[in-house]
Amino acid sequence: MSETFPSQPEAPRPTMIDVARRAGVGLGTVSRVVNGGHGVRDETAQRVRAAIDELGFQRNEVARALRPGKKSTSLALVLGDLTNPFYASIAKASLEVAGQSGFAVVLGSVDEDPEGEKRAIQELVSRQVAGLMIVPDQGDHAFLQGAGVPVVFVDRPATGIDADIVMVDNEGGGRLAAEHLLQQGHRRIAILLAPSYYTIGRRLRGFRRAHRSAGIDVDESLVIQLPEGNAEAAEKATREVMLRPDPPTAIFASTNFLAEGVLRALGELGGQLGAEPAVVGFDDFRLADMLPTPVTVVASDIAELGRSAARLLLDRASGTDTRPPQRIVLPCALIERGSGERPPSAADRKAR
Amino acid sequence: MSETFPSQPEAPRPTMIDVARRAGVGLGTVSRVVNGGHGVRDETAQRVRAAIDELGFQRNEVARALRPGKKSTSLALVLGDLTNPFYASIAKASLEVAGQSGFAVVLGSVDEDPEGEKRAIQELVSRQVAGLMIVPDQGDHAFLQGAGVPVVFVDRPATGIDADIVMVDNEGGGRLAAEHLLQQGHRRIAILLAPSYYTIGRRLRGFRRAHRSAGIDVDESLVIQLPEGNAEAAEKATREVMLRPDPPTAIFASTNFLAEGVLRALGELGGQLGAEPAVVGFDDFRLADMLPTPVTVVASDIAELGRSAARLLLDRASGTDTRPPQRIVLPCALIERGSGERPPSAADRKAR
DNA sequence: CTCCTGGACGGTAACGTTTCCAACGTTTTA
DNA sequence: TAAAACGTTGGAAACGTTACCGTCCAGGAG
Repeated sequence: MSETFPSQPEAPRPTMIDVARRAGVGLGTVSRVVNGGHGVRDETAQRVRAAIDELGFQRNEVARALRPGKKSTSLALVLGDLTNPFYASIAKASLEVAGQSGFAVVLGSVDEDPEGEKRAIQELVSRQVAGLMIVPDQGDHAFLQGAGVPVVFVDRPATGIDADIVMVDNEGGGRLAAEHLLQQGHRRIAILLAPSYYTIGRRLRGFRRAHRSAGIDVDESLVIQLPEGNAEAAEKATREVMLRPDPPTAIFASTNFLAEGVLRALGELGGQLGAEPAVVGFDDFRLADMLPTPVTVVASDIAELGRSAARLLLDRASGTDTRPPQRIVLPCALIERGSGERPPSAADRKAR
Repeated sequence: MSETFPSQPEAPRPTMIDVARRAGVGLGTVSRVVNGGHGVRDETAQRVRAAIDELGFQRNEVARALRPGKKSTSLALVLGDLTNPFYASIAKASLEVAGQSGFAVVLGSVDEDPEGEKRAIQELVSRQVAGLMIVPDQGDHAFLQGAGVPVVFVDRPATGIDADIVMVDNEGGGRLAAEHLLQQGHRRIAILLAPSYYTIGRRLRGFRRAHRSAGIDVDESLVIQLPEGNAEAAEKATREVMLRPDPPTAIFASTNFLAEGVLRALGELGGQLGAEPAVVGFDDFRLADMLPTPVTVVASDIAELGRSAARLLLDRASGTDTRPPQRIVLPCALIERGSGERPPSAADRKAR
């Protein structure tokens, strides 16, 4: 009864020395057993293993990582808002791959300034992680050059350092989206661009290329650079462009959040519009198929992005992979959901 | 030119000893400066700081954590599928709070068996984390009792151990949902239950209480226990229950994924139904307001769940908080979106 | 003038592990 | 038979940090 303390028995965890004493062997022998048991007689190993079980010994990973050359068995992942399904997918997938190799993943959150990212990264490095996976912000990453830690960039390259990069074929995706709309006969296609991320630029380039291939000019007044990358900005911009005298007949939202804003605006405008524009988004999102206007998207295997990055980083960290920096590009595919074939009456539903 | 190696200059990171030598002081002095600089003459501290900057010294957190008593400056977070916005919100929020105190967060993924959870937790403990935040699975967590690490459970309590717990008022939420529907005149309300999680049981209890308070019997054939917690299972169950001779007039989906399945099924059934049932979900989700049937939900501040957990754990880890295990319960609120007032024609849209 | 106090600082032990080297016993080789 | 080779084991050093203990010097009290 009186043993139910506020949970502070504070029993010190047993160490290898305790195990060695208990098993009647030397410290080195215990270490050998713990690490696979090569070069130890079977009978001795048995005794050691028994002692480990009895004491409930668990190797102290911190002490292990202190040894020279040995990095910890942790990878770091630095990315933005986990609430964005895109980042969440990357996190989940890389976590899985790392876990299978016995590696943990330390997360660095960076919603803030690029300065915050640098600080977060350095904190992570000071924890002796075995490698870094970074979804980089705009800032310069040259400070990582001599850090002595392998780095893999995810989704977009970083400036100032030549490292592995795993990304999506943004240009191809942008081209696919535009081609799809052009093929459907659209000639005035608006494109909504989130603030100057690398990826967005590539998507725009693909968009332009498709137009050029089709021999159609891009109306520059429909290339809309948003001040922010959230749904609200896209909603506002959509409303504005659709109320122009010559509105577009289709909209390409270069981001999943942007697509959400576009749809919201279209829903609110509702009957005011002569014809409902077609919408194509970049990156699939949950419920995209259930909206009044099922929205066509350009999608890629985001989980594979995370998996590839983790795999590559693990190989770099273990020294297995010594090739020059790799550039892995995953393909995009069009998921048609018949946007543009919107049922005429869904517009009159209550907004909000 | 020939300096562009495969990025393996392998410059060993400077240590406190290097700093001490450079500044012409002793090792202890450097340590004092790094840790706030008390008991060091100003002029000396200046010299040390200069040396730190010149060498680009960064404290090795691993070595620091090795010292007796000192835990690492990392918290562990063990949860399920990050792709679920619920978990993602918790992760994001706890990350923020931890980061503000200079703590990193190590993630443990547990999509697997309860055995996998135990393994993940022990791996994390072996990394000397300062505390554990766990969204527990069903299994017993008694093995954490003597671990000597503070633990905070999130969203649901665990058996076998008396520890802090931060959760949502599930029963109140269930009651709110049922009361709302009863008030709208519904008398046959189906409830879809994900597999036996603690939270689900409480939500059901609230659901029953509301009925009892209103003097209305719960039709037990409408209390539907699903084999799995995903949208597909809910979709199937919804189809079945709605095609019965006496279908419910309202459905309470006890989970966000379940709500998605319900809506999908209703969309597919479309015109086959005499009247569209009202739908209430638990936990808000993105785009919930934009669906053909804007869905009413019972929501709580999930981010606050994560923030509270992180704050509590940090206080426990630092020894600031020595109270007996706390039980923090956050309220739920109803977000009405007028489900049941569905426009009649939205049903004939293309499914898929 | 001497003693004591106290602040500033240097040195060293310790944390728990891995790795290296030496020592031992056994077997193989010359 | 002696030497060499090998497998097994114990012991000690090292990793980078913090905490403790002493030493030193300046200044105040007696």
